[in-house]
Amino acid sequence: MDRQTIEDRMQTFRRRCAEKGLAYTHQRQVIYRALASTNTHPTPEAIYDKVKKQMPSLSLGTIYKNIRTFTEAGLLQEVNLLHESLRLDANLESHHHLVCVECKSVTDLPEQEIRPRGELPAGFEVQRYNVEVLGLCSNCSSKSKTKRSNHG
Amino acid sequence: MDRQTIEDRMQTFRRRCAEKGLAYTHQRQVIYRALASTNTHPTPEAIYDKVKKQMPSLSLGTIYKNIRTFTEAGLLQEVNLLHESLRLDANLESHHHLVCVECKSVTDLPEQEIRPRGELPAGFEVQRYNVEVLGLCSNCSSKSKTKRSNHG
DNA sequence: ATAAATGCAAATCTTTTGCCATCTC
DNA sequence: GAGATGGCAAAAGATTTGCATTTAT
Repeated sequence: MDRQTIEDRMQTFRRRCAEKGLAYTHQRQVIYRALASTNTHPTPEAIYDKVKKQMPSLSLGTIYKNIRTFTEAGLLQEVNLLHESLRLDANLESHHHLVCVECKSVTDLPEQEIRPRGELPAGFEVQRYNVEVLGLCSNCSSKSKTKRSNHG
Repeated sequence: MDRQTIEDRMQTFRRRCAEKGLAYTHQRQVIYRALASTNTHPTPEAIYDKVKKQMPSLSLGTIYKNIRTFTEAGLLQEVNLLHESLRLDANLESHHHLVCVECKSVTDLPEQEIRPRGELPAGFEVQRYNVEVLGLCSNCSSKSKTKRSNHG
């Protein structure tokens, strides 16, 4: 995945749009490119800010409409970071997230065989796992150790 | 946990409020009781609907304020079910969720040693794991099998 | 008595919708 | 050219905030 260039990803995107009967519009290209070229899991608003520079006429409504379209078509994934607004991810490979509860940074965790041992209820058909590992990144961790020693 | 009665949980809640310096108000009791007596992970709105029957003067704003207070004090957990609004959980034991992508039902998964093998970035201090197992419950699974055979 | 919590309503933020103009195929 | 898509603005929904009043400790 990391070895793929953006252009490779755009090609894939184009092909998958065709497969799904979705028009390959200029707006969609710009939106998708913005998503595919970052791993920061931007909000719709953040995508908007980024994309508006290249295409000032593009509207936030269009972002939302396409996020929904892409997600439903399986071209995009939503990531949920407890309590925040919609965050998006063009990386469809199975992977998880390391979330710093302090600075809200999100780091991808390549899939590492995370699965429940033990029994799932009979008949449940697993599609995917969504895992967030919450905690403090090394940066915030050192800061909060200082704080904690004040509290006792 | 399941063997605890609601009254046990209210006792615990009361004690923990005291520990945190939170007043044990009538409203808080009613809100917490509503949460502690279900495992359906209600939205703030759903809690409001339930609670208003017992205390019609209670406002949605108070629900939100207290959800936040409780969550920050560690008396409540937020659950994120991709894309939906805030869902809450009075069950603080480490556990995960089985989410049906079709009917949106949520089932608690008692903790089953779910943890990433492999390496986490150095210095990351893990606080907890948030795991959602997404898929089809047995009920929806059988329905969608029929559907899928139409598609090919 | 004092500080915290509530109710209410307004404000803010996020997301969806409707409709006409425009673009892709 | 037909149907899908985009822009814009309004609507709907979710959450937060401010402030005067009430309550818990």
